[in-house]
Amino acid sequence: MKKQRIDGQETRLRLLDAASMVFAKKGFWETTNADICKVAQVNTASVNYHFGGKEELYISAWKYSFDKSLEAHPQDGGVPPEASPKDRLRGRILSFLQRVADPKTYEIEIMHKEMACPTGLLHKIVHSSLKTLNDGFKTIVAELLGKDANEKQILFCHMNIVNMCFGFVHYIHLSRLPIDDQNDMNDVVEIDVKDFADYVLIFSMAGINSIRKENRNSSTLSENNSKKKKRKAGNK
Amino acid sequence: MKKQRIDGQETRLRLLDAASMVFAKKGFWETTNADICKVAQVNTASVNYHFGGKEELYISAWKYSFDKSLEAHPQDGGVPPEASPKDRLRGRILSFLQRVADPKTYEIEIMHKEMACPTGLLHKIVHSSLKTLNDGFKTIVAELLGKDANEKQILFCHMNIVNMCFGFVHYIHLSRLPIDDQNDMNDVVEIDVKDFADYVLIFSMAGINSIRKENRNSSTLSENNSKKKKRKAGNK
Amino acid sequence: MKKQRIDGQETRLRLLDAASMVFAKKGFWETTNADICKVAQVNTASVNYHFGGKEELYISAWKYSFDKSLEAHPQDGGVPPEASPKDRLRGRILSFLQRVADPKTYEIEIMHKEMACPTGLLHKIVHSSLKTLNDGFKTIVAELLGKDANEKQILFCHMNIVNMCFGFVHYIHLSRLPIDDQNDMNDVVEIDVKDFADYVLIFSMAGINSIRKENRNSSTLSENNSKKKKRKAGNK
Amino acid sequence: MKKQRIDGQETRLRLLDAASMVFAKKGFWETTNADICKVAQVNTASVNYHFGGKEELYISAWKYSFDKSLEAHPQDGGVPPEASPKDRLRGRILSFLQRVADPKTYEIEIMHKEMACPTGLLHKIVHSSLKTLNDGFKTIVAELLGKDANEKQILFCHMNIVNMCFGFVHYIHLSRLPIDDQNDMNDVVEIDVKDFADYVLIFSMAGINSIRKENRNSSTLSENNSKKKKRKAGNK
DNA sequence: AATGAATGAGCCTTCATTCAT
DNA sequence: GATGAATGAAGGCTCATTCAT
Repeated sequence: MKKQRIDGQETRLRLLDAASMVFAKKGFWETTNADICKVAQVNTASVNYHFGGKEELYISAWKYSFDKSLEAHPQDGGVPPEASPKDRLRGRILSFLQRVADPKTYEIEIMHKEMACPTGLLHKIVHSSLKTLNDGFKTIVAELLGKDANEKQILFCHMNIVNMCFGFVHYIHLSRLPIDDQNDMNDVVEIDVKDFADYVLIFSMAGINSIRKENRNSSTLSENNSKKKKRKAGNK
Repeated sequence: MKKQRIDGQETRLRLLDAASMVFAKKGFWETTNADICKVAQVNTASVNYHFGGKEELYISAWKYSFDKSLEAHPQDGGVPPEASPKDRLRGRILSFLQRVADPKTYEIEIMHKEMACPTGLLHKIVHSSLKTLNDGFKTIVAELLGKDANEKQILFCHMNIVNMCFGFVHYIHLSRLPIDDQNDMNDVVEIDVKDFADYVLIFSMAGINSIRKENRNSSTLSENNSKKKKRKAGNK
Repeated sequence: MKKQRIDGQETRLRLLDAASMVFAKKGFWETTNADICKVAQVNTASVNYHFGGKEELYISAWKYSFDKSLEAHPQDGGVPPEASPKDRLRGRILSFLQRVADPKTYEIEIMHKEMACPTGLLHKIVHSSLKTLNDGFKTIVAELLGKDANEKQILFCHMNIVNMCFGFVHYIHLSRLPIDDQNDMNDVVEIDVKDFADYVLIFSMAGINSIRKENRNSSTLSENNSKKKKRKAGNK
Repeated sequence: MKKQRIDGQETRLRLLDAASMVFAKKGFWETTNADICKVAQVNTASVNYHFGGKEELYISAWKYSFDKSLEAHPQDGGVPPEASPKDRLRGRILSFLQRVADPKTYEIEIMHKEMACPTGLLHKIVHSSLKTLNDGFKTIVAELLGKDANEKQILFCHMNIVNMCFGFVHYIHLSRLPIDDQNDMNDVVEIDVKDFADYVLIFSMAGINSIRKENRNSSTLSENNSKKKKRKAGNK
């Protein structure tokens, strides 16, 4: 019962688990195959045997982590499409933060490192993943901003939201570091995911509403302007 | 001919310039001394001659970039301390984004990579730099939130603001990449710093105000509650 | 074809053999890993793979040579402890010289170089090895000198003996050099180990006896002196 | 008065002094030009400027030390050629040991290192120096051994003497080492040159006499044998 | 399928030497 | 005459990869 995959997938899976963890912790460049194989308790040659090389393992590890992550945390946070935009936004924010905080998935952490220090190997894959993420937010944001919103507003709004979420990665990363490396970091505060999500949501809604209101005013204004113009015209 | 051996700082500076650029573009691990020296058009051994090693060059390059950056973009954005909190916040946000966007300084980009893929070499230095940054925002945020705000609120608010700013690094990084690497990234939008700063400011102020209002309500509520209690007590 | 990857000790042994020879011939500093690996007909990286580095290989090679040497030439020269001191001395001298002359062990030659140009890597190991050597001689020398001998006499006597032996190393070294280097050394005489040992023994015994006789005389003298003094005292 | 050689020989001499010391302490290979120039407090380029390279400096430093040494300690120890062989032997032994012990000359120490770890640079020079040394001893030894001695006896006798002397180098070297390196060497005994010389002389004379006596006996014996034979023959 | 042994490319670094002043 | 700056050659080491079992 314990050993489910004696069929030669055992090693492969051990490698994927180890790789995603180590890559997430150290990044592609500082990680050596030996590091991974030590954790996976397999032979160094296994990397090449099963994946063909370090680069391929890296890609596979990310995909593996990505699938695992999506399975555990659906992007919409379990909120149905017919729910209110605000609820759906909350769902997505929470989902993202939970993916980051889940100590068993490394998708976001790897992606974050990849964005900062690109290897080029995950460019396409990360790009499409980010696009999915962004589009999810974009739709909701557009809905919340209303029909008066222009492209730039939608872009900046969802960027802000996504960026607030991404910042969370650093904290998680720090809090996961071995204690030795935190010497001078004793002010690392333990942050609760839901608390953080609340604040991101507040900022998001407040920001969006602020822009929406502004849009309304200026559009009303322009309507008024039109009326005035019309009157003026009529007065002629 | 080439200008060589003039005052011994020529090469040193060329190395610092090249190093900060290459380190910012590739990160510490993917960068080789040869890469830097090629850009600086100096001999590989120069790194050791002038700095003692790759690691020391890395540290020096960051400091160099940091100094250059601060000189060009004061952290308060040139806004005097007696200005309104909102103006000071705008100043800081703009200052930070400009430091990121300035194609001649690499301070933030290196720091960002260092946070994502730590070498351990800049831990202390980056930590203190981040602390300065955070404290600057924190003070203003606390002021804006008013005296009813608790620590958690201040923390999350300034985190959100800083995170919104940091997200900008990715966009700058992408837009600076050589064209070859942007193959599939044709949807990278050219972003104007001031525009982006406006939106970060709107979100920040809206979020802060939202929390502030909530605080006020709940405190009024509790006052009312006290009054009611007193009445009840009086009715006894 | 070549026998490779049989049991993983093949390469290791080839390295040890080559290393002890080359180190003995050139010393630590002039020897490069490439030199050794060329002789051993293995890849340069093998040094690090099997030993972790040049220094460790150096240490291992000495130990290897030391063990081999002791196995072939027991320090007491096969002379039993109950034999006469002179025979035991002869045994030790011969054993040492044979260890030096044996073209298959490099223990002494490496040690000699290490004493002249210390790397610091063999300090402890050589020191203890020398101590064993010295102590072996010391005991016999003390026995031969008799109970009247003082510490200084024992020290200098066994130093002289050891030094006479060590001088043999140079001759062996010269005679082992490639012919090219011996251009002007055509007067290097082929020396027979046993002949040399005989002379060292003669000098050793003669020197020791000379000192012993002196000791006896002076002690007799002092006895006489005491007697004379007593007489003088009695005459008072 | 202080600066006697302001004429561009100042630096040259400083280099020679520093070089002979450092080369004696570390040997050719572990010594870097920088080491020497640091001690000499001159620029690194000076080595090449004044001597043309490290190797030439090495040779010059040895010659410099050699001359200085001979000047201070004449090889015959100041004993006139008409003195008794034993006195002349004592003179030579003492002279050699004093050359070794003199903290201002490095001739022997460099030569000793060169013999152990040859660079090839001093081969000729050292060889002729050794030959002079050996020949000096050889003549005296031959005289002491008497006319019955054969070549082999002379060779081994003077080798033994020279070897006893050379062993002294190690002790001097150890006692000159910085204290840090002597951690486990606390049993390094301070040795008095004259004491040591005495013992070398005792061993030398005793050994030589022992051989001489043996020669005499065997020659007498052969004479007797002849006589006996003659008698026997006469008795017939 | 999996592994221990072995390899080669490439990197950082050292150091003697050269260059321009 | 002397020096600080700069260089190129070479060494030790790391590490992804390959080989033979």
